[in-house]
Amino acid sequence: MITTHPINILLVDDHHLVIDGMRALLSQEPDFKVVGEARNGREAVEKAKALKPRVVIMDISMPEMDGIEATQLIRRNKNLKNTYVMVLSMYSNREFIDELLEAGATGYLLKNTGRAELREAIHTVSAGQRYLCKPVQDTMDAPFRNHERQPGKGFVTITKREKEIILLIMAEKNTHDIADALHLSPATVETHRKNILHKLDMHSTAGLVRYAMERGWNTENGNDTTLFS
Amino acid sequence: MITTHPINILLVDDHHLVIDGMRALLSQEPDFKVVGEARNGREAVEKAKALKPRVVIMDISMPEMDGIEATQLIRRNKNLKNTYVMVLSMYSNREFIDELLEAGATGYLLKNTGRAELREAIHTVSAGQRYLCKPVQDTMDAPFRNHERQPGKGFVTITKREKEIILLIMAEKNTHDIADALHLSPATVETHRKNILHKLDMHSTAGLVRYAMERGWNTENGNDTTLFS
DNA sequence: CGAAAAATACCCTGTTCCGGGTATTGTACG
DNA sequence: CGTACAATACCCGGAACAGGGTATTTTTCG
Repeated sequence: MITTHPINILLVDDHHLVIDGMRALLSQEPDFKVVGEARNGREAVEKAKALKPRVVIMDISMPEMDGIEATQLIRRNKNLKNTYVMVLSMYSNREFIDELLEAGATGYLLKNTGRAELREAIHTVSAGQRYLCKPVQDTMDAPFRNHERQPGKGFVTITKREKEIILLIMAEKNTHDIADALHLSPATVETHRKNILHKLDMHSTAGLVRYAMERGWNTENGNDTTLFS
Repeated sequence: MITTHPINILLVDDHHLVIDGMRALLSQEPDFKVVGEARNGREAVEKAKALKPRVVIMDISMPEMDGIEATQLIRRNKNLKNTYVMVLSMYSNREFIDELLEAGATGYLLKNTGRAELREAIHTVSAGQRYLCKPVQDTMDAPFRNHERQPGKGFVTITKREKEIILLIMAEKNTHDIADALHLSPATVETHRKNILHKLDMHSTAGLVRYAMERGWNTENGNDTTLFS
């Protein structure tokens, strides 16, 4: 498959070494050209607008703005009709895949696919055609896991406050300590907890932490908020 | 710094694309030579014994056996006196760093360091000298976070049963359901839970899930056990 | 401006978890 | 063959969480 011009690619990942590695890897292929890189979702959206790459290879877990939101923003932008997003993720959970595809991702690869498949996937996606790697395909084919998705429920938005609280839960704080840290009433924190659980359709703190970790939310990420009072 | 022979490197990571990327990256440097790769801890130890590389670049979160245990086994092996381990991690928690250094790691890099630093780090480590990247160094320098480590406590071993239980907790199961799934009394499960919390010096399920996720433990990893009865 | 969403706060009830214990069995290892 | 540890199981009490409301005040945004 020979295209007259190489496919322009924007790499998005918060790990510098991963970007360098992918760059080195892709530079060995004559029909791909890495035109830019971004280290978080916000940067990804900016670079996409500026560079108009054909394919964005997008990690999910990132600080500032995660790959899901960035994918949405890029795909909803009407100046980027010919920009396609290929997700590069560690996880093949059903909900994750659904979320990303709803956000407009065209391809979904796991990080442990080989370089041959990567090449094929980029070509497919650059033509606007869906490419899912096998394990992801398998997950999609499976009847359905938990309970059917409420139609249109696609987007749960976790607010800033809610995220703060999740971060503190991850740090093993209990409701009382969280209330202290944020200068709130414990009752309020409990309300938030319940709202979060309900939004995400989860039933324990374990689920919350998992949700957050999968998205790379990290206590160390001092991006937002006044965590230490 | 010119060595007569290139430094032999073994790459260990469960993500195929990361290995391919690192391989491509390192192949651009004349003084490094990637002599092998491994996708989990067990394989890493075997390959290390067989290939006797000078440096093992080791990811932490892996199925089968994590990077911590693999690092231990490699460094305790007296036939591998000249093999040094450089950890490549996403996390810079104090406990994590401590654990790895105790296990015998010579270097500790975060995944978002640049290629220049990677080069320098490999050279340093190949000479048997400690190399920690700046954020890691900073963490080490910080007075101390939680509470001092009990001396000699270095190694907490989570047993097979305990790991099963953690995996089920991550799946949002409560004590009762876990007991059912494993055909145990709820009392037993609670005992295990408490033992785990105590071993890891944690105080909530949030901590457990975080611990497990950082090590890449995943419900999908069907490596061990009869999760579905 | 006015509606919608976010953030705040409280009520009540039942379940689950956490932190102390103790104790028995089996298995591994020097 | 005894000690160490894993795995099993139980007791108790208090703390924390989950699920179900309702309600007021800010913010945000069309």
